[in-house]
Amino acid sequence: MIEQLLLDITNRIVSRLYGENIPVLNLPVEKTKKEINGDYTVVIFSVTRYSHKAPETTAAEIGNEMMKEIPGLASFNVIKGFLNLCFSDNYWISFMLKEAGNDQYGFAPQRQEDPVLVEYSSPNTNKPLHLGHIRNNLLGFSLAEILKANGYPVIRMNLVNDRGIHICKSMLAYMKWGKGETPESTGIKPDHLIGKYYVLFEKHYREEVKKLVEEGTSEEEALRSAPLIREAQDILRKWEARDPETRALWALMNDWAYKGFETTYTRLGVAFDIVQHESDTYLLGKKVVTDGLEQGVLSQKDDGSIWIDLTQDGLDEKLLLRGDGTSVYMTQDLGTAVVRYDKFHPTKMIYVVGNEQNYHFDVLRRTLKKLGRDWSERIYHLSYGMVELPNGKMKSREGTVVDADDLMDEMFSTAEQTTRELGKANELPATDAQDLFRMIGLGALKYFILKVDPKKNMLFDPAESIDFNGNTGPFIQYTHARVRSLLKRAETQTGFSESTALQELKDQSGIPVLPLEKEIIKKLFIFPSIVKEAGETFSPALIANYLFDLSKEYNQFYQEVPVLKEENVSCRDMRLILSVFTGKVIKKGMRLLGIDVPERM
RNA sequence: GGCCCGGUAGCUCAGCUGGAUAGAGCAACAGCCUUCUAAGCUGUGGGUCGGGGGUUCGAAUCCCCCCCGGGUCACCA
Repeated sequence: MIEQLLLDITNRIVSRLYGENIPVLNLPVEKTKKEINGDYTVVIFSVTRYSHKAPETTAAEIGNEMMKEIPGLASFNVIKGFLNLCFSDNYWISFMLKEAGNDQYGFAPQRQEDPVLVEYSSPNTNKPLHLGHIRNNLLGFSLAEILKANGYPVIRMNLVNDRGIHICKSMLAYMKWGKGETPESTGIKPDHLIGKYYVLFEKHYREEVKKLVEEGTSEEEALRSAPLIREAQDILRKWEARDPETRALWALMNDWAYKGFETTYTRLGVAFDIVQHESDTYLLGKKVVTDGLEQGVLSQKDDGSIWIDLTQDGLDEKLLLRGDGTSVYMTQDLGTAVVRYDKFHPTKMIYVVGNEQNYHFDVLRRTLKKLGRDWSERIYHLSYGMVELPNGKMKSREGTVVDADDLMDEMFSTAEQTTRELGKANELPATDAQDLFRMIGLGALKYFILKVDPKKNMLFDPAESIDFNGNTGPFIQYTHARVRSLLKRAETQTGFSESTALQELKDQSGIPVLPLEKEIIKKLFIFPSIVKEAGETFSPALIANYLFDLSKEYNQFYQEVPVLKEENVSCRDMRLILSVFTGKVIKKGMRLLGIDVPERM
């Protein structure tokens, strides 16, 4: 972008001034600090090595040459080795007039190439979604939006973990204590009903273990031999043997889970293009492993189990297939990766999974590579930290979780309460008001989570509910509502229209620009590079923090600079176009986070 | 113990491909609504950037050692 352009020009000038054989320098080109006069700064300290002159002299010499070459450059100043460049007001205004009407601004054109796969959510069906899942879903959904904005074709995948010992635990508890109750008979949300039995299982199981330990059994042995866990394992065996009764209950309870998840996903506003079930994919991968054995990459032990040796890579030996030929976690992940690759030839396979699985994905990548799949480096594990509660981590077994549905309910009602206290819902029809509360509540929740760098653990304190002031989603939503309200007023009061104003302003020159306005235009100017960087680093947080900066800048302007009361028509229209542009970028940027913005609030 | 990730204001977080006096928000305090939405704006206070070495004209940022927190090292997923 412009930084690169300035760097290229600087390099040209340096070799012209100080010698043709100077290597291409990678000088820092950055936005000028706020307190200092200028738009961009080139740091030329390292040029002194070639110029053999003081930093000030060198910078001034380069600056003089730049003035001749760069049309929009109005002036420059030098502080030590910092060459500060000031572009003309006209430079910034013409940029704004060019892009304000461009609905694709900031987004890259669609690439004609193979897709990027983004897998996220991937819930277990034995319990409802909690706050940790929310972080996962929001990250995955937002990442997919950001990649699309960068022009990539994206396929969003959800691999539901619908089989295994965990669901058998819920099934067993239901058989023992369920008395045939159903979501319909109890009025409980279906996935929550399943969760109730999971917790019930864990409760009785813990009691059994405790009793066994008191009777002198070792803890390890007790955990393994308690009657309930044995029974659950028995159910798993029956499931594997396709016992009709077991399968029927399994199907029934899983359907409950899907129904419940569907509701939660819809409320949260996330979606998928492909939903896979582990019961369909868990047998994949055996062939990949046995083929690897034939190739001599893997080794087999006496009991028939197959392993990969990663000690050369600084890791351990890892089991890939059990002696009895059954799959482990790694087997099926190898399988699904290979199947996905063969089917889609993705340019990237992104897995949104918590950081407790860093090791697993490290092994997965290295194993695939050793098996000759050179596309293994296309796998990227978007590893995110856990959401911690003030008194430690969330544990579904112990009931110390923040349930996803409960949290959303709470956010909605807090949004409603706050809005009513401010007296802002009074003129709205009831249904619109409900939509608004949802929009604000979700906006607060999503922004709260997405503004934090994914790889960091984050703290959530349920006692202090999520804020609506300051660096928050509602603050940005509010800014958008302000813009929209201002523009509506402009239309009715002055007959303002975006397209005619743009036309008329283009024919003028010398419209004055306040520093405050220039700051906003400069912020708008970097939106495309923020979108690009967010796509390259898989980081919604970059978008979130950018939108906050932009909104803050705009609010400052809004508070201090009159728009509709401005008598100079060109000046007024310029400010309105600035508002139009800001509103559009906020809306588009928030969409990348999966957050909607209201017309009023 | 090995490996991975964190440690920046009382709290939650930016900044980390080296650059100018380290930034926001919350909380605290003091102001601003007869004027485009006060979920806003302005100002004040608050920091040995975990500690110690090193590289450099210049280090929160890069390298080494140490301390603290989390994760992981299952024939669970």
